Amino acid sequence: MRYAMKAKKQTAYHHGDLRKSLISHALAIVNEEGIARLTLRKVARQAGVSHAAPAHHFKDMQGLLAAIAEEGFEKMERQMIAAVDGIPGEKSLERFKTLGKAYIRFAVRNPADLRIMFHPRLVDKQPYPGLERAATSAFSLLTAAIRDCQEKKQVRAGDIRLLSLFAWSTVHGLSILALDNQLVSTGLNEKLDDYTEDLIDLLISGMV
Amino acid sequence: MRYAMKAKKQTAYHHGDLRKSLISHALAIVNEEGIARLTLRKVARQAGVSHAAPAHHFKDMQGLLAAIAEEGFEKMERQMIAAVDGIPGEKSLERFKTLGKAYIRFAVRNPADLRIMFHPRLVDKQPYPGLERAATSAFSLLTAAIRDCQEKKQVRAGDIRLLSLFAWSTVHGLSILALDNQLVSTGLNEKLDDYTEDLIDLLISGMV
DNA sequence: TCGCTAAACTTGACAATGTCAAGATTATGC
DNA sequence: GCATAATCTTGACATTGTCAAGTTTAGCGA
Repeated sequence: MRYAMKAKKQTAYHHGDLRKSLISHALAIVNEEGIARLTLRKVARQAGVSHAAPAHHFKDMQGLLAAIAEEGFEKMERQMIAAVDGIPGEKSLERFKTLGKAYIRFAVRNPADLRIMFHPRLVDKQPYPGLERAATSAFSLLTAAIRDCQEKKQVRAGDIRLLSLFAWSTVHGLSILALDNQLVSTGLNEKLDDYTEDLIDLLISGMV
Repeated sequence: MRYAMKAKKQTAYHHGDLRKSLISHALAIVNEEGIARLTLRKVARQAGVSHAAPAHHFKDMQGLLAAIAEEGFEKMERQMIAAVDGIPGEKSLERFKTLGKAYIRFAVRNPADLRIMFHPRLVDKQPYPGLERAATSAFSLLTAAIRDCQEKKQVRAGDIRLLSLFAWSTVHGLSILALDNQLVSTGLNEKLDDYTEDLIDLLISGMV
């Protein structure tokens, strides 16, 4: 039985692009059932392969998470870069603001990715150099933007790490809270976009 | 064999205060091995009871987490209240600042508690009214402090929910990042206290 | 085209886990 | 003191992550 739906040809044995398939099924499970119900065997089942198949692509459960997280950080970085694409270089503050909004937008629109990117089991990224690089690279966007604002005197001088920490904490905190539906009770979830905008303005007015 | 180390008397069968013992062993496990390695059976083993004993006090794994989280929020609230205890009521801004610092201090000093308080499996607090109340109560401290600052014109007017969200996000974000050791690479962990202080100042300068 | 090696996947097994049901033991109120 | 409920144990079951060993296929050089 042969068919060519996927990139490569499939057979009973060779899935075609199992790696990609496993990742997307894992994300779907996290989206639909929550990360607590994410299971290696369930991912394999949904991808239509045996329970031990994932081990060949990602060794571990942790390996699967690391791979998904790495792609998550890359996706996030791409979207942040795309968001500031059309903004001229001299509008540093505008660029920074847009980066922050893009971060939050990515978090809210890709909850499964964010859950995995900040999964407790991936706190130590040392065993996964690719993941470490991807995470550092994405976050350095914020830092670079702030430094740029500083150089153009659009943001107060001072320890760049402190300012980065401040921006990062605020943006990440809102993301996490929104994801956890910790905002549902306050009725903020519907107006999240407006609040994001206003929040970043507050953030900036603290940094100016 | 009888001994009276705990509050109530112990026998081979009746532990004395198993509930409290299970909670503290669970926290110890999370502190030492991480939340991923927290297991109902392991908690039972360390408390010296059978694997099914916890079920009688907390039905579920989720029930255990909910109980720990509830006590965590209560502890946090108590510490926040204690922190502002000596500060006169007219120093609203000082009180707010102290609350924020107390939040972060609690998070950093009680990582296991915070991990459980914001565990993915406890996002939906509806099945645990006590937990829901404890969480709401703790967070309303921040909101009330901000409202107080507003009334005394020490913080800009505007939607109280936006300002609360801002403060909450910042404080919570820093806590999470510190917990995840996401700060290790930036070398900020040692100077966390100083940075906390400066961060809250930034936060306030955004709200004034 | 053949054949061989490595990659991709399966099968089977094991210990560990969460949870349930049923039973044993002890505390407590009447 | 005695019944009853609370507390804890024992045993069992399905499910999970992870190995080890085997089977199928792809790719590549001759």
